Parts: sequence; structure tokens; C-alpha cells
Amino acid sequence: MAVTMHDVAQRAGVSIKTVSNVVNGYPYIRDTTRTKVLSAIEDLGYQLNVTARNLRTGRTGIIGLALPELSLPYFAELADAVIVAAEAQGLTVLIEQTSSERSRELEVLSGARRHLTDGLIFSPLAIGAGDEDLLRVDFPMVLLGERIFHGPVDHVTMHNVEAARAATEYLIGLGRRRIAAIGVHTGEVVGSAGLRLQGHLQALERAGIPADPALFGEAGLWHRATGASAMAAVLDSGARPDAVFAFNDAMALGAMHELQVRGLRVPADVAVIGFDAIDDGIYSTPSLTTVDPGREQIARTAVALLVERIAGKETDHVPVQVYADYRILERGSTVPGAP
Amino acid sequence: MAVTMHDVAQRAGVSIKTVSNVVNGYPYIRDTTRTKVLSAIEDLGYQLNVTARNLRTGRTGIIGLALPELSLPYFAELADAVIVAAEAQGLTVLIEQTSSERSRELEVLSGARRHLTDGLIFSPLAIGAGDEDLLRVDFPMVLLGERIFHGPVDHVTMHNVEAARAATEYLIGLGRRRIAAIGVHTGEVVGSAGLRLQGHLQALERAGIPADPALFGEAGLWHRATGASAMAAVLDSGARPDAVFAFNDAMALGAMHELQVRGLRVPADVAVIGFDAIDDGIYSTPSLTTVDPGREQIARTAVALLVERIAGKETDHVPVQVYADYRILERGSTVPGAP
DNA sequence: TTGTATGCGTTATCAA
DNA sequence: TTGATAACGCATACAA
Repeated sequence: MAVTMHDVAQRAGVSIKTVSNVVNGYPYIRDTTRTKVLSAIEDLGYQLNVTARNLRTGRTGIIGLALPELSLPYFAELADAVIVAAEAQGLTVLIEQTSSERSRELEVLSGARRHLTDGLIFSPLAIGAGDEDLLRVDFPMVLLGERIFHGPVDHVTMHNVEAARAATEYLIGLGRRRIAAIGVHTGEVVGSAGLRLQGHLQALERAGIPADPALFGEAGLWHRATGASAMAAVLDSGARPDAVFAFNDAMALGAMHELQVRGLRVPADVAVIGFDAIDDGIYSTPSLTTVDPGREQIARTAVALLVERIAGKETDHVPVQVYADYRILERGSTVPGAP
Repeated sequence: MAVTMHDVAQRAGVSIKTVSNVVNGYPYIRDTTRTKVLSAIEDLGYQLNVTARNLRTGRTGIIGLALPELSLPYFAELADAVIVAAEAQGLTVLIEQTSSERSRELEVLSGARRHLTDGLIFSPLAIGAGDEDLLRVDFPMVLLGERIFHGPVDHVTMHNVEAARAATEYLIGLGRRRIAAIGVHTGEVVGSAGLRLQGHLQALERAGIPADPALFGEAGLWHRATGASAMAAVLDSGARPDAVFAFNDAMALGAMHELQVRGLRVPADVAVIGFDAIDDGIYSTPSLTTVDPGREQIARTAVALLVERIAGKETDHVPVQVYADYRILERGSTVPGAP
């Protein structure tokens, strides 16, 4: 039915090995032979059977990317970046949505896709501190985010504490003092929520501003909706913030929406800064000041690390932790008239 | 190294075929045998080698999804929906970004992934009318969108003309008369731009409102940025619209941003309606009235059709065209005070 | 520089 | 109900 290397070899009058060599770019082939094979391939419309090669080599050229969900802009843009970075290395990306469910994250770690992928880039959300043992998988894996520190695997993350501190310091620098924090997970320490709150509190402390729990907006999942409702809760409690630091952009947009619905002006009455630098923030009204956590750098680094792990021996595996660079993108939600 | 069916068979004291039967849920197996095999699998931590199965069966359980880019919210949400729909059918989705480049779309059609995927859901953007021949691929494919009508393949699309007409009629119903259209592709007929413009013009005509080219905002790619600049161009030309119909939500958000930057109030001065019903529109300020084109339905239908094509004989292939249902979601950008 | 032979791990065919 | 054995299409020692 489908044309195989065999057919090509026959047509070109060479052995199947020679065809294989041509297809794989083996250099020591007589030009005339190569030409013969190439034209046979052309004539027959031959296409390499990737599956057969996979079975033979034990490699698939596919890496998995497990993330909560694509409909969250941050992850969609992260996926985009990972795909582009992987492509540059000749790899294809298979996306797996975990819906932030622990069971699905465990499934990902169980390695059901082990034979289909050469490795995994995993952005966990439900799994956290105390689950380090689950990470001892026997396939190449690179973690994204900061739910788990000092785990047994490579880790690409961002300067959460420092970047969050910088965000709050930036608001303080604008003269704001009553700064709401949106996206707080009370009791959490090692996750993004814990770290960003920590940075926020550090900035307040350094400025001599007492932290006011009435200004903490709890939000489990970091969606626009939860940002809006967390903001609403803070306002309903009677607090009157003059600034908001939302722990991600989605919540910042939701919070900003809630503020404006209530007739508060952004940034005149309340300045808002987010975290993530998703594209949405550019065209919101006002545009959203945010912390760019270095998403592209994270994607590139994660892919590079994974490629290294895939290629390398499993023995000399010293887990590394890489931090991406961050910077504040100043826009209209903190500076009147900014683009 | 890795444990194979062979190892399991040995351990369980049965033949390899029996193990295969158990793994594949073949019913006629003695319970005691099944139990033996299952516990051997458990003991050894055996995992089926999907690659080998793929080679043998010629199926991979993977379907491709080719789309412009994930960082466009519409496509991210579409991908999400397709992945969920595919999962329900036991299929995995491999996403391929074309960056809206013709060369990459052609590559997708060339079937380079043919052996890795069982079929393809393809949302073309660069390929269009006149390219029908390119669509005569010899693997199962379902098209999304409406760049190509009457092609030789299955097609899942939306009621573009009717939905666009409904959008403009809705604005007219609000008493608006000078309605800008954002996202126009002059000269295009069969694409989304052409169809939505057509619906828009139909509504104007039925209401006896003359179409004013000064109110057409050209925008090649339908991003937030182009929506903003198209809106700017319309306003700079001196036109004074009292409403905007943007051909997608991203442009609507960009346009709304531009309007507000210029001090125009939405919806008081200018009412805005978009198209797509992406999540962003819920939390913009004001929230965005939009046309919901039935994205989930489209995803489900596309996957179902593809599954049918994969299973079916290639002979009885009568291309079908399916239209999803649409409805208008009324929000704050057209009705003051709406949520 | 090219050819031959073997096996990757599974499923399918046919018998038993 | 189970087993022996031959493919699936390719890559790779090893030879030539």
C-alpha cells in the first residue's frame, strides 16, 4: 500500500541501507547514488515512516508539555513559546492539559506517555511541597514554576520574591501606601502565591508600611473571574486601597474591571500592577502595568535543559535550577497617559 | 532495559499473545489467567510501548491540529476545546502552529506528519480560494473556518453571514446608524472578512442605511493591535461612528481601547460588538458584547467528523459541511450597566 | 562507499 | 481459550 524504503531502493537500484543513508543525511554517499535515490523518492512520493524509526531508535522527537489549561492566556503564550523553542531544536510538542487536577498531574508523572515522548516539560499546579518523591521519575523532565523547591529534577523558574518585591516597591515609589494584594493563598509558602506575597511584604516592611490583612484578596485559581471577586471582597470589607498588586495579569484585569465598575478610576484612584506580561494587558483600558517574568527565556531554557537531559547519561544528573530575568513594564494602569 | 510484553509473559507463565490480549481487553480470557497477567504487569511495572503498537496497527491515536498561533486567544480556546473533545474519544492532539504563513500551511497539507497522526483538523488562514486542489490530501482531514467553500473535504464552520448580519442588526436596533466595520479585507469574498462584511452590508441595506466606505477599517491580521490601528484610521479620516462592529473580539478590544484613549465613551458615544466570544471580553472594561459562534460545538463536531473519517472507508467520502449555531451575548459595550 | 542480516515491541493469523 | 510465528518499516552492526 504505502510506499516504503524498500520500494525506493528497488526503484533506485540500490539497497535499502543506501536509501536510509540518503534520507538521514549520511555524508559518504556518491553524488550519483544520492541523486538516483532522491529522484526515486520523488517519483514514488515516498515519506519516511516516523513510527518505524521511533520504534527502532527509541526516540520520537516529541516532547510533552503538561500545563493547567490553554484557555489561560499565560499558559497559551507559554505553550506558544515552548513550541517555537522546541521547533528550533527539531522537536515537536505534545500538549497535555491537567485542568489543575491533582489526579491528572499524577497521571502525567506516571509516564503513560513515556514511549510516545522523549521527555516532559511540566508546569504543576496541584502538586506541591511534600510531593518531591513523586518527581523521581525515570524519564527526562524539566519543571516549570515554583511549586516545588529542591526537588530531584531540573527546574526553570522566575525570581518570584524579588520580582514581587520590585512590583510593590514600584507602587510605593509612586506614593501609594494602601496596596491590596490579589491572589493570596493563606498559609502557602513555596508556591507562586506564597513567594509573591513574601516579596510584597518585604517591600512593605522596607518602606515601613504595616501590612494590613484587610488588603489581602484570596483567590484560589488565578483567573479573571477570581481576580474580580477577590477585588470585590476587599472593597466590600471596607478597605480603601490606593493601589493593587495582582499576582498575575488575568486577576489584574479582573480586578481592574471590578474597580472601574464601582466607579473607581485607574490609575487616578487606584494604581494596578499585574504579573506575567500577557498580551491582553497591552490593549486593556487602561493598559496594564506588569512584571515581565521572562517567559520566552523560560521556554528556551526549559527546552534546552530537556534536550540536554535527553541526550545525556542518566548518571551524572545534578539537578539545576535556573532563574529567568524579570523587568517591570510600565503602562497606563499606574501612569496616567502611558501607552 | 525496559520491560516488555515478553518479560510479562515469562513472569506470568503465559504466551506473549495472552499478555497482549489482556492488555487490549480481549474478552475471552480465563479469569485466573487474566489475574496472573495483571499481577505480573503490576510487579514489573510494565508499560505498553505505544510506538510498537503504532507501527503494527498503523494507528497512533494522535490527531493533528493546525492553527495560526496559540497566542491568539480565539485559537487557544479553540485548541482547548478540541483537546477536550478529542480526549473524550480517546485521542491525543498534536498542535502545529502555522504562524499564518502559506509555506507552513502547505507543509501541513503535504502530510509530513501523516505517519505520526491519524488525521488532521486544519484551520487555514493563508490558504484560500483557488487552492481547493491542495486540499485533496490522502489522509483524513477536517477543515475549520471558511476560507474555502465547496472543497473536497469535510468542513466545520459558522454562519458567518447570518451572524454578522445579526450583529449589525442588533446595533441598528439600538438606534445606531453610523456603524464602523473593523477588520475589512477589501476584495476578499470567501474568507471570514468577506462573509462578515457581506452580512454587515445586508443588515445596512435592509435597514435602508447607505454603506459608507469611510467607516471600513482595514485590518490584515486580526489582532488587538490591528484593531486599534484600524479604529484609529477610521477616526483619523474624520468619520464619526456611533457604533463599531469588529469582525473578531481581539480587534474589538483593540478598537475599544483606541476609542477610550481618545476620550470617547463606550457605549454612550460608541457601542462596540465583537465576534468570537473569547473569555477576555468578559472582563474588559466595559465588558464586550459579542457574537458567540459556537466554538465548543465546532470543536466537538470537527473531532467527531474526523473520527468518522478515520474509521470509515475512503471510498464513500461525501464531503459534508456543518454549521454551528450562533448567538449574541449582550454585555456592557453596547448596554450601559450590563455586566 | 554500499549491501546483508537482524531486531526494535507489538499485533494478526492461524492452529491447537 | 491460548500459543507459535510472521510481519510492521526502519536503523545499525558488520561485511564487503
